[in-house]
Amino acid sequence: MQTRRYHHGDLRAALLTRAEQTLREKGPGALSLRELARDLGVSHAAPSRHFKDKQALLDALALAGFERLDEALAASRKAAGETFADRLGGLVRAYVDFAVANAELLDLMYTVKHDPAASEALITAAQRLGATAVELVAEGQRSGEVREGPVDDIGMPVFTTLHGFASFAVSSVLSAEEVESGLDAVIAYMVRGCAPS
Amino acid sequence: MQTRRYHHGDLRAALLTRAEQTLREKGPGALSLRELARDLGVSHAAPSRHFKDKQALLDALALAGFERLDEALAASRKAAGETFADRLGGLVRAYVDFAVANAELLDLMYTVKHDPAASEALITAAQRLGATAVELVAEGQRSGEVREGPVDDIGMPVFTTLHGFASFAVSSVLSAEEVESGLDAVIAYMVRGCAPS
DNA sequence: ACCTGAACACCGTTCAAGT
DNA sequence: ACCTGAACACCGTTCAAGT
Repeated sequence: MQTRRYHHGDLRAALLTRAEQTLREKGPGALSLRELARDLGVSHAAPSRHFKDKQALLDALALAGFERLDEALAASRKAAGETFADRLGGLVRAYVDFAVANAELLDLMYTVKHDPAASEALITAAQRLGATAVELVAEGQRSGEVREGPVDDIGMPVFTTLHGFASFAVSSVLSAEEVESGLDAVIAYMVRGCAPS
Repeated sequence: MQTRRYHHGDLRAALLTRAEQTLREKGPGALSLRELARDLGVSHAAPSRHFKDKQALLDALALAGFERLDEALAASRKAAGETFADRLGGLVRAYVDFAVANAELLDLMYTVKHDPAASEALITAAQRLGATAVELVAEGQRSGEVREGPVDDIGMPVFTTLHGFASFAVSSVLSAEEVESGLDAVIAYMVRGCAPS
């Protein structure tokens, strides 16, 4: 029989890791602080030392998701080709890949928080993600591949399409096959929406 | 003191109405079957006669939401102008108006259900909504205002943008002012995405 | 600083029994 | 057919107390 250490070491990180695993495997409804504590061999009151309530843990989970998505998009940008269309296509594929691989997490990331103060960091994170799309559009404007005009007037709709497509992929409105076969059509439509007249 | 009737009359409808009210006023976290029953002056076990569990009530709520959104879009179609751009603009405005006026409900409508069988009706409802967008695009193709090609290759991205924009409006990624001021840019981008080359 | 154990006020769900 | 009341097995949160 193993001795149970009094100190866990890094309970906060362990809670987040385990919570994401549960979210992925059993869905958001199965996430309970008490079960998390049980799984980690800690009392049911211990999590409250690290997260003031359940929502705080969910917010931290969502924030980590935004950070990972940010990294995935940044990585795809380096790997992408030369033309605006290629680079935009790479962005869309990276976003959709993340969405499909982390469906429950993406859902959590964009779940409405009615407490406006608590969700400020999450809204900021989402907006930073949008800035990535806007930057790509700005590059396209400089190279003449994207029409002129206020960059937000083009970048915001692009980000909107990106998010909508990923959202449909996650919510099963589009099947896995439809997502795969629809990717090129969506990218072509986005490029046209950006193109100079 | 009023006599409490043994039979409620139409408890099912009363539960749905009250549930939507609670959803709107206090958010999804505050929705409890027991509190609903208390509010309606009925025992806590009574709801189970009408909804097999809590998820079944949420599904019924979401389905009713899809029906009302369908009606709102159909109504906007009749009121819209002659050109494709006008008609598409009317569709976007109607969708966004519904989203803003029913934020919590829209969120519920698109919340991922991990039980694939239970959510079949909801996925079908969402796809029927998409069909409205696709029909509009098909009309545009017949009148020559939309480029040729498989109608889904244009209609699906249009529906995707529509949904993404509404989703951002609901999740506070875009503020109310940004939604209002961004509408025209989104519509212009969508029209360009559809236009003949 | 970090965790435990008990307590409180809730849940959803089920099921015999009532009308 | 529809609802009640009691029971069961869970929750999240708080707080004195322990190490």
